[in-house]
Amino acid sequence: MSSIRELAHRCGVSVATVSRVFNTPEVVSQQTRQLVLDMAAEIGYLPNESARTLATKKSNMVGLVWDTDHRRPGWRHPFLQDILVALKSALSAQGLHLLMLAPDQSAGPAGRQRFLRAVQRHNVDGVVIIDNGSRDPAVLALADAGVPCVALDLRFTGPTCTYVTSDNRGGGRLAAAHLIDRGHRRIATITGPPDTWPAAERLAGFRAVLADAGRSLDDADVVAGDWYLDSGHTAMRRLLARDPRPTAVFAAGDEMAVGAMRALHEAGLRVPEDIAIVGFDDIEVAALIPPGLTTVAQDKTGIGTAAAEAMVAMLQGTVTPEPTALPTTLIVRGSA
Amino acid sequence: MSSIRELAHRCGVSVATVSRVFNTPEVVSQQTRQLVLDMAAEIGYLPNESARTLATKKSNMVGLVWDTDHRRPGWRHPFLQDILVALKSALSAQGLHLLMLAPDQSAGPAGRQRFLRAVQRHNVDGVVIIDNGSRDPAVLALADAGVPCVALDLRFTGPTCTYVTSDNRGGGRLAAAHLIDRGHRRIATITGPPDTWPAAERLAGFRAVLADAGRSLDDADVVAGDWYLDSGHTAMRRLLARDPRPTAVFAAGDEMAVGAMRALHEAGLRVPEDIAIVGFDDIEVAALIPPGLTTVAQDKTGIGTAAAEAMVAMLQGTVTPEPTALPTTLIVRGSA
DNA sequence: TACGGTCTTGAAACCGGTTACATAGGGGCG
DNA sequence: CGCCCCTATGTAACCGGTTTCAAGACCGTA
Repeated sequence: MSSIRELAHRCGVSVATVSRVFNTPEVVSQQTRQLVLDMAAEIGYLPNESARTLATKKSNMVGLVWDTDHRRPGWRHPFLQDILVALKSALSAQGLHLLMLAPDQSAGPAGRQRFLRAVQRHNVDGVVIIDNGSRDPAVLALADAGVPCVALDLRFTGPTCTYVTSDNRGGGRLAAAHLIDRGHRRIATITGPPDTWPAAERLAGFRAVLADAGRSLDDADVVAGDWYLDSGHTAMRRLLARDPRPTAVFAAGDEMAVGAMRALHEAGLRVPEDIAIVGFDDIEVAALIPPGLTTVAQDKTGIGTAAAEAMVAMLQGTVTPEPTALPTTLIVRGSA
Repeated sequence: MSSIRELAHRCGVSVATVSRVFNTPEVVSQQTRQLVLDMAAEIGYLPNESARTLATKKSNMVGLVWDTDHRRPGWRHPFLQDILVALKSALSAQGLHLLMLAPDQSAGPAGRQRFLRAVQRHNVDGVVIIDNGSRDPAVLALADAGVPCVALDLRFTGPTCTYVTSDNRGGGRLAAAHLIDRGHRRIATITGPPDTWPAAERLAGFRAVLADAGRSLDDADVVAGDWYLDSGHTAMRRLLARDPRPTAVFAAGDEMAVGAMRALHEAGLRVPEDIAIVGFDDIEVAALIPPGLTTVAQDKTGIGTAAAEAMVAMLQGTVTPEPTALPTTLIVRGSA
């Protein structure tokens, strides 16, 4: 691996000049610049990132924190992969790389310690937090330390923190409007955990539209799940016990919607003839499961891209961008 | 951020001694060691990873290469997330971190250049390649350069390369055996692209069992898809045109199986009564789609863990571990 | 008492960059 | 002509570690 000194020597210039060629090319003469660049290409010189990080304290790496919820070992972000692709792509366009930094939940507090240290030791420029559940103390510590943070699907603000989410409230509205359009009058909902922000927002939007239409939502028609399939199943059974039975259900997450559909199937009811279902997220399964789940889609790529942009903005300027809420869209399939 | 010199000064020892406390503790006296450790904890000293990398040329980071198939922009590894979790967890238990290094396919050759440089510049210790499709030239260059590589689901060997896969052939056997057990006589199959290794293996195993049972597989009963849903749909329609119609189909990938089921549904046929289906992979949807897809499950966590182990072995010793094939298991659900 | 060996420790070079500061050369202007 | 400023480059300190080599302390032994 050729070093900057070797390159400098071969070109008959000083190392400082070589360094300048790569960092502040405008201050070096056209002639010298070309000479250095040609020679660099010839011997395959590449600046060593560790040395550069050491000298500048900037690593061009952003940490990716995810899966910090140890209460749920099997926790899966519903569209991690889509976000990852978009995030990675947008960041690498800026010369930034992604270092995965999940605090090892199996290792408990020790794992969290390691995680925090990893962030500091590697001079990570910032972190992206992808998690819609708990707030990890280690992550909060990062924010306190002034590390630029961009959270996804998680309300997270501070002097150096911002977040990107979908317009959950608007999404809730879309769902309600669609069901009303379809002529449903007895509409129930399966929400997410009441203490989570997306769940609260989706419910609020949903409720608002119903209210506008002159229909209030009976408390017994709102049952909370935990985003996972089984909870949707349970919730739906509870709703089926209502009398009169709802003719439509808005499930605030697709997995719960699928669970609900399963409960309906078991009860011998048909979707959408007997009960209509609208989900939220637009996960892969939504398109695959018959009769197709009508759902409020989140802009997964947009979320990843917006997160990258926010991160870049924080890294370049000193401003902390305002939180972004990306529009959601209703995807009409067969279930409503 | 406190440096090693500060810590050394506070302890009244030399920086060399401090360094030894963290790297070769056995050579420093019990007393000094304790003093340094206590003081380090007190002032929150953490060795700087960049400086260490610079000095030792080991970064404790392994690169993760994935999504290198630009022929398919939407390429999704069927269980990236599961593998990622296992891989990350096993690696971080060894103090290794994961740096995402997808060659940016949208950037074409330039992106690939950047990628290669990233690997070198960051002194990545090794690379995990997760991709069951094409072989990226940039990745091959890495292998040539002697970078330790572990490939997943991809036959990839060399002096510093090994790979981890499922026992695809055995899985094909399981599928065939199950269908024969169920009394099926007219069995067809939807394979993956014939030029891919997993597809060939699965088919080989499948064929072998049929042959053992005295049944040969008519060429017209073997139709190839491209792993994706639509191709399963198309393939199934082709198979339905056969006379007599097969009573069972082994789809070498779950997505294709789902596509096949959809085609059956459209044709007014029922699963498993009219036609039985067995898939391969056990992706999330398999459990969700009615009546439940009977499938050959890959050990996703095992794959991630095995990959991590192989990587660690290469990093520590000088040996390149033999390729590993993880056992598959048949998950019986409702489709067969 | 002198000597060799073992155990600890320190001094200093080195890894490969960046950057503050100094300097040399050239041009414009009074 | 002398002065000043500007541009292009070099010198050397520095980032925060690791590691080689040498040396001091202490021990047992001849």
